[in-house]
Amino acid sequence: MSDDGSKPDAPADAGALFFQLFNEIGIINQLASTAFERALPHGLTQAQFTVLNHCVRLGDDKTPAALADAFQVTRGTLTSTLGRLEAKGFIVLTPDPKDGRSKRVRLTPAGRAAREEAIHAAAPLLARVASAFDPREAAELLPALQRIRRWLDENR
Amino acid sequence: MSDDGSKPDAPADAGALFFQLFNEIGIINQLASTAFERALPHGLTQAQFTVLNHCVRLGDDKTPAALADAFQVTRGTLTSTLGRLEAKGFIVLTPDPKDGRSKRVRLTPAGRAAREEAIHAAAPLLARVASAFDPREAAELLPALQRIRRWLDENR
DNA sequence: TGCATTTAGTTTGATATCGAATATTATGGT
DNA sequence: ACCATAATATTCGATATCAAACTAAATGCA
Repeated sequence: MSDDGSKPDAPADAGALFFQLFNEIGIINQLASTAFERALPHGLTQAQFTVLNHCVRLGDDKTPAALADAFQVTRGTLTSTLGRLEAKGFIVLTPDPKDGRSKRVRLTPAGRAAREEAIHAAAPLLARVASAFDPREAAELLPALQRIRRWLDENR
Repeated sequence: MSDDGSKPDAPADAGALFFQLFNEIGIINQLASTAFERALPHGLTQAQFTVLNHCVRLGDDKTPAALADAFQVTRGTLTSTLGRLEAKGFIVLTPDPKDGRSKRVRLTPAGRAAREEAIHAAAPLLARVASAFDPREAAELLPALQRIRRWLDENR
């Protein structure tokens, strides 16, 4: 939860500025992911879509640990999401033959299809956003956000 | 959950750009709020802190509905958070004398103190972030993010 | 070889969140 | 005055998430 109160009472020191920045980011994330999830088919959540999308874009056959690292969530969180995707028939989890502790995540054809559907279902939403803003502005935002993300990731 | 995969395979159309933008925002939010929460005292969560902070900055005696609107969460979500804050003795919920359906949220002295503590506990964290980035850059980011947030809020 | 350490994955308990359903109270139009 | 409608708050079930405790398997060093 974040507060949209526009007047921070704190002095305009740098800490307060970043607090406000993370505040805005929190609200945007909440609004955007709720809207996104409402558009997704098969009761897919954003977390579930992210797994499917990652497998299509960067290849499957990854371990849960590698995925948890890629998404920056705990392994427990991923265990839960993978379980739901498996129950929906969108992925298969097989034991890793090389390492008895490990598993491999693989997309099923249904999973691949669901990801396609999801992309199509979300496209109008993204198009509406894109038409409301200058893409150049978004493109300028990106590098700064990436730097912040990288820093947070390295310093956690 | 968001994916940090740096190479979107989608063509560089505007939709994909915004998708990537929301992706970065999602990760930043996750990393930042987890770090923030770890610093908070009294087992305060970010949601709980946000309520206390709002009451201090913009005054208490608000209704739960008004707070839910301010934070852009459902009323059910707020009911839950207010319950926990009340259990901790940080707020009091009193029936609104004017409207039998409504309630009023008021800070207790302990709640006010906890908010102060939280601010102090989080300050070093924010200072570290602030020292790692150019505040001017953050200040430039803010207006664009605010526009996006406002649009998402108005178009949900 | 053997035991201590590390790593992979799971489980549990707590919290936040949504959407939908519900109960209670106000309000408005007839 | 009455009833349909709207608004306030709560409850419920599902999901995501974290931290911490736990199991099982691999690794390494002595």
